[in-house]
Amino acid sequence: MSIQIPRGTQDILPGEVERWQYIEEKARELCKRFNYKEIRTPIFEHTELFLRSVGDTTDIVQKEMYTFTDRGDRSITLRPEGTASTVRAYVEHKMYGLPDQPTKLYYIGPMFRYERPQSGRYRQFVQFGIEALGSADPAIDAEVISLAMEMYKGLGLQKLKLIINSLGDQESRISHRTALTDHFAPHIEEFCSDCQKRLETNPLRILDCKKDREHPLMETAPSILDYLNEESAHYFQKVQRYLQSMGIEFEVDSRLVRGLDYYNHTAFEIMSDAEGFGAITTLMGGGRYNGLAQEIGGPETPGIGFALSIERLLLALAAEGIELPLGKGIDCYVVALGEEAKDASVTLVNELRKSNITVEKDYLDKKVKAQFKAADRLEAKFVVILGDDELERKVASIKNLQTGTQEEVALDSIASYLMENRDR
RNA sequence: GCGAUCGUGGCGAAGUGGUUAACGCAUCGGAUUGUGGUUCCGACAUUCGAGGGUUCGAUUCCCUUCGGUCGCCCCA
Repeated sequence: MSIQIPRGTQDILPGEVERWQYIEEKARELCKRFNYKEIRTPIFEHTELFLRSVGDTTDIVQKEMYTFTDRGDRSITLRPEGTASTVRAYVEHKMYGLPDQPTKLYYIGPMFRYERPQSGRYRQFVQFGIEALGSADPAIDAEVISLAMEMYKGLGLQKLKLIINSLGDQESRISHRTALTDHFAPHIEEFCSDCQKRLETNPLRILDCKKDREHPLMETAPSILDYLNEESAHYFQKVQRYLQSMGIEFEVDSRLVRGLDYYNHTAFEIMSDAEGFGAITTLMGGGRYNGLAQEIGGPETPGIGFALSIERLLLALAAEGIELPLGKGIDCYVVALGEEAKDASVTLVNELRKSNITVEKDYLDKKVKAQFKAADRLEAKFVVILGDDELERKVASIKNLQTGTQEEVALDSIASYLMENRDR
């Protein structure tokens, strides 16, 4: 039995990889327009980073991390998300001291979570995310959200739902938490075992429970929105107003609780509404994390960001039946007939490539017919035919595969002929 | 971690307790000694995910295992 790919990972082969390249390119263009700069951080970090940032009561930390001990006896974890590393780098390199603030960063790269794979969920998956550090202006919350929306809309997606919520600041969260505990505690034995634990660890997450969704106490549970102090409420108002002014539609859902501990104030999520999507419809998640930098040992720094998965983006595109405009086909295929022509084709192909023409030739000693078939399959615009009698006259026949017309061109002007005609 | 379902050539897929494992696509060769996308002919699985068991005999029955897919929990 040959060795197989590890569970939950995938090889992205030619034919599929073009879609990834296209999306990554779009993401980079978008970030350039919004003035976010790329940051590349390691794929593994000290485990401690995620314990401190993501939160040790979260599912990510409790059951999904790829953690191992290296030869130096250090506990290392393959990054399950990108924010922690980005903020770590921001603090470590004292980027808060850089002249241009806020610091606006983006990343594209693999993340790792040990889970059972299913549609839209992998053990290694690719996230594109942005982080804006150093500003507590609600306008930048709106900017981050708008960039996310623009990413999807720019690719042609339409069936999107943006959900936002506010988790409030420390003070608001504490009073809400107390209210939640008081609300659920008397009847907590009616809830699932997870929720019973959550009452102690993080009562907010009870609201997110899928099992106990129908419990009457869920309906009457205190909403965070009623516990926001004046400052938090005002902040959330401003975010909403900015979004409205940008023409971005959204829905406020006070039950939106993000899965990571570091969030506060604005939390948001984009889901796909498309028919036939799998069970997982969350395309992107993000939020504000004002205490995170400090948690990691840096100065108190406000921050906000999002992360989206390319895998799910591709699923959404498929669900909406969107074809990406990928450039296919090569400019030219050189068909050689006979030994001398074959030798000549080697140098010709080389010259054409130097002229920036995409060109292929046969390396399997195929018959002429098979060479033409190959040219056809590669969607070549032209076939350059080199035969012995052409060679003697220092010409080649060039056939346009779309029109089927053919003409003779002097050997030394093939490149210019192709360049002139390839875009028609 | 739990559950459902599947696993036959490069891909899609039929099939049976028993001497040659359909078919379609793709590929390669030929019809057409230097011209593609159409057509016709031909070639292409000592083998049915792996290991073990039952049996005179298993791809087909049983067990184990690995893997895919989908779902639960949770998330991107």
